[in-house]
Amino acid sequence: MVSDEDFVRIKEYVYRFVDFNAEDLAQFRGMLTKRYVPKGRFLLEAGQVCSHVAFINKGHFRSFSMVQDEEITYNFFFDGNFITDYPSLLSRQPSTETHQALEDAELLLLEYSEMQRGYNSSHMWERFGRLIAEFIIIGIAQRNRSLLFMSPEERYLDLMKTRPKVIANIPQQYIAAYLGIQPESLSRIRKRLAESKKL
Amino acid sequence: MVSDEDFVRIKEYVYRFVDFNAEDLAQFRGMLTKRYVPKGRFLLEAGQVCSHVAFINKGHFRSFSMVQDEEITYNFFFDGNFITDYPSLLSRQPSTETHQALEDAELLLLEYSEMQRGYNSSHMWERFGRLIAEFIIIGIAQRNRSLLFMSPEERYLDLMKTRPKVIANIPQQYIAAYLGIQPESLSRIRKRLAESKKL
DNA sequence: CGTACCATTGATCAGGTTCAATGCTCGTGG
DNA sequence: CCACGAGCATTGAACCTGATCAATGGTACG
Repeated sequence: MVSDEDFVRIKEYVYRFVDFNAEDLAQFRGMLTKRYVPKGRFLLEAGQVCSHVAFINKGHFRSFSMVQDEEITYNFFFDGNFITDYPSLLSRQPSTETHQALEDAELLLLEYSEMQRGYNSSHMWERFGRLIAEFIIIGIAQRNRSLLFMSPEERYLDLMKTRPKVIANIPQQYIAAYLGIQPESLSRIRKRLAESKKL
Repeated sequence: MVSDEDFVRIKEYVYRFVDFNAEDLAQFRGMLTKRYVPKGRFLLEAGQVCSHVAFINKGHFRSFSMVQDEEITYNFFFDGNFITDYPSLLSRQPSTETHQALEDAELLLLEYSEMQRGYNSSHMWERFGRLIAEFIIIGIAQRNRSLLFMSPEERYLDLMKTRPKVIANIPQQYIAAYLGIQPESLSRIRKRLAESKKL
C-alpha cells in the first residue's frame, strides 16, 4: 500500500475525472506500487510490451524511438501526469518506444492486468478508463494538427506558449526532435526569433 | 427506428468491441437516426460544436480545416466506419473542421446527449465508449508517428499500403494535403516512383 | 586542467514551395 | 453530337527552408 504522501497527487488527478466511492478508491490505491527510476535509466524499453500505466510523482521523462539508427524523441512527460505507451498497452504489441528518466524519478505503477480487473469490477472504473482515453485523444489530435498545419518555427512558438516546462527543462536536441527538425535548425530558429525580438 | 438493413453493419461494428445484451442493443438502435448528405454538402461545419457521432453506411467523407484562408484536408472517412470530431464532441468546443461528403452518403446519427444517457444507463455502454476511444488513440498515434518520422514520399508509400481505398477514391489534391504537402509535390513524388519502378 | 557533450555557426545540398503555363477529362449547353 | 469551359493533374523554372557535414565555442564534471 502506497503512503498517504505518495497517494495525494494521483488521487487529486483521478478526482478530476471521476467520483470514485471509498471502495473504488481503496481498490485503486491497493493496485499501485511505487517505483524509482534513476536519471538516464529506462522505465520502458522498445521491444517490450508495455504492461503498465505510471503516474509520475517526481522527475520527468522523454520517450524516443529508434528510426534508421537514430534516436528520435517523441514526447515529454512531467510530474503530476501519467506516462505509458497507449498503443502497446492496448494492442499488447511490443512497444516501439523507450521511456527514459531525465532526472531521478518516483512513480506509481498500475499494471495492465489490475486495470482490467478494475474495469470488470465497477462501472465507475470503466468510466475512468473512458474519460482518460478521451482526454488523451484530445491531446494527441492537437499534436497531429500542429505537425500538419504549422511550420517548425510556429511549432516552437506554440510549444513555448503551451508547454513552457518543456523549454525550461529539456535539452535542445530533444526539443528539436520533438518538433520534427534537426538541432541545428532549432538553433537557427531561436537565433531568428531573438533577432526579430530585438528590432 | 432504423431498418434492419440499415442496422446490420453498425451492429456488426459494435460487436467487434463489446457484447451488448438484447436490451442494450435495442436501446442503441433506438437512439440512431438516419441521415442523407448529398455529394459536396457538409455533415459538420467548422464553428459548430460537434454533437454527434455518425456511422457511414454509404459514401465517403473528407474533413478539412481552414488554415490561413486555405482548405487543408485533414482526414478521410469511408463506409463502415464512424465519423466525428472527437475533440469538439468531448470538449464541447466549436469544431475547427468541416466534414464534407465526397459522394452521396447515408449515415446513422447518434447524438451526444443520447450517448451520455447510454453511458449512465449501463456498464457495457461505458465499456463500448472506452474501447472506441482507445481504438481511436491507436489510429491517431500512428498518424502522428508518420508525420514525425517519415518523409512525404515514405508517407505516400505507407498510405498506399495501409489505406489503398484513399488512393483509389480520393482526388490527389486532397491526398497531398493529407500528407502535408502541395499537389505539385505529390505529382512529382508519383513521377519519381513510377520511374524508379520502370528500371 | 582536460575532456566530453551540447549548442552554435558556416557552407553546401536537396527537396518541397511557389508561380505560371500546359494538358487532360468530364459534364453541360448549343 | 460536338464544342466549350471548368477543374484537376502535370510540368517547368526560380526560390527558400531545412538537412547535412564540418568546424568552433561553451560549460559542466571528473
